[in-house]
Amino acid sequence: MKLTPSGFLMLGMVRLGVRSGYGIKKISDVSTRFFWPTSLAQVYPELARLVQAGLLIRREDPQGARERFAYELTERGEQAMDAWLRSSREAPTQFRHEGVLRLFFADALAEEDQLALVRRLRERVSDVATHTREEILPLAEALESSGTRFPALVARLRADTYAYVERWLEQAEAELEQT
Amino acid sequence: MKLTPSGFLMLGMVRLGVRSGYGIKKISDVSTRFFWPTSLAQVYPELARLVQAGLLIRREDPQGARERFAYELTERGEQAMDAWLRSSREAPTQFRHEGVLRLFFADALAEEDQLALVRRLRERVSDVATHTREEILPLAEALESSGTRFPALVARLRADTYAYVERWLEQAEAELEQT
DNA sequence: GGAAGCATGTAAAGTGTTACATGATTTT
DNA sequence: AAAATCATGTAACACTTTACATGCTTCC
Repeated sequence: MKLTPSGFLMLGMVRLGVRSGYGIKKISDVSTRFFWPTSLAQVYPELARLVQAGLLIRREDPQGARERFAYELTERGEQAMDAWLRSSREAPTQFRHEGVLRLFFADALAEEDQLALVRRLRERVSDVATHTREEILPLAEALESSGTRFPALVARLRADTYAYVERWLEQAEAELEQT
Repeated sequence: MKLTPSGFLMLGMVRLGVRSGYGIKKISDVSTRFFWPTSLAQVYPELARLVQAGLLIRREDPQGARERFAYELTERGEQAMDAWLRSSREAPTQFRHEGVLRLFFADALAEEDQLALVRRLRERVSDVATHTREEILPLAEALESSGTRFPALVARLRADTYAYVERWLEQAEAELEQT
C-alpha cells in the first residue's frame, strides 16, 4: 500500500497526540493547511485506509452519547512515519496564485492600474504575514515550550518569507511610482 | 460564462502573441507554470470554450501538411482580460510542499536526521533559485527589452524569494548544529 | 431556546493529470 | 534513419472540494 503525504500528515498528527479525525482537521487548519491542505471528506476515508493498512488502531472513545474514535500509531505506523521523514522522495511542489498570474500579464494595463495591482497584491501578502505572526505562530510557540519545536520553525519560515515578499513588493511599488 | 484563471492565462498568452495551443503550453512551462500550471489536456478544451464564448477567434494556420490553428483576441476578449486584470477577486492561493510538511513533523527524528532534512530542503530551494535565475529570468529579460516588463518582475520576485528562503534555511541549519 | 461547535461519515460534482492516439517536420 | 520537437485532440483515472445527512453538547 502506497501512502500519500496526506496519509503521513494524519500519522504525524496522531503521533503529536491529536486523537479524532475532527481534531486532525481542526489542528491542520491552523498549522499544516498552508503547505498541505486537507478536508474532512479526505480525513475520514484516509484514516480508515490507514487502519486497514495496520498503521493505526482505532478505539471507541465516546463523549457521553456523542460518538468519537481515538486513533493511535501502531509499531508499523511509527516505522512508516520514520521512513517517510528520512526519505527524500517528494511529490512535485504545487503553487497556484491568481494574484501573481495577474501581475505577469500586467503590461496590458495603464500605469496607474499597474500600481494599484501591485499595491493590492502587497496588501494581501501583508495580511498573510500578519495572520501567520499573530494567529498561527503563537499556537506553534505553545507547542514549542513543551518540546516540539519544528511547527514553530515552519511558522517562522512562513512569517519571515511573507514579510520579505511584502518588503520586496513595497520597493517594486516605489520603483513603479518613479516612472 | 464564468472564466477560470486558466482561461485568462490563455487569453493573456494570445495577447502576448503566442499563436497555437501547443505554443501556449510551451511558453507557460517556462513562465507561468510556477504560479499557475497547465497541461495540454487543459489547453485545448479551454481554447475551444473561449472561442465559443466569443473571446477568441480561431483561424487555420497550417505549416505545410502539419495542422495548426492561430488564435486572436476579439474585442470582447480584450475587454474580459482588462476587467480581470483590474478586478480584485481571487481564487484562494494553493500551496502544497511535501518537504515543508516533513519539516513540520521533524521533531520525531534524531538530531542528525533533522539536520539532514533541513539540508536537503535547503538544497532543493537552492536548485529552484538557480533554475529561476539562470533559465527562467533570461527569457523574461528578453521580453523586457522589447517593452513587456512584468514577466521579468515576476521572475525576479521568484528568484529573490527563493534566495531569501535559502539563506533562512542556512541559518536554521547553523542554529541546529549548535545544539 | 438558539447558535456555535463537536463529531462522523457519504455522494456528487468539479478539476486536473497521465496516458492514449495520430501524424508531420526538423535536427542529429 | 532515428530521435526530438511541433501540433492537435480524447479518454481514463486520480484527486479534491462542496454539499448532503445526522445528531450530541456547550455556551450565550
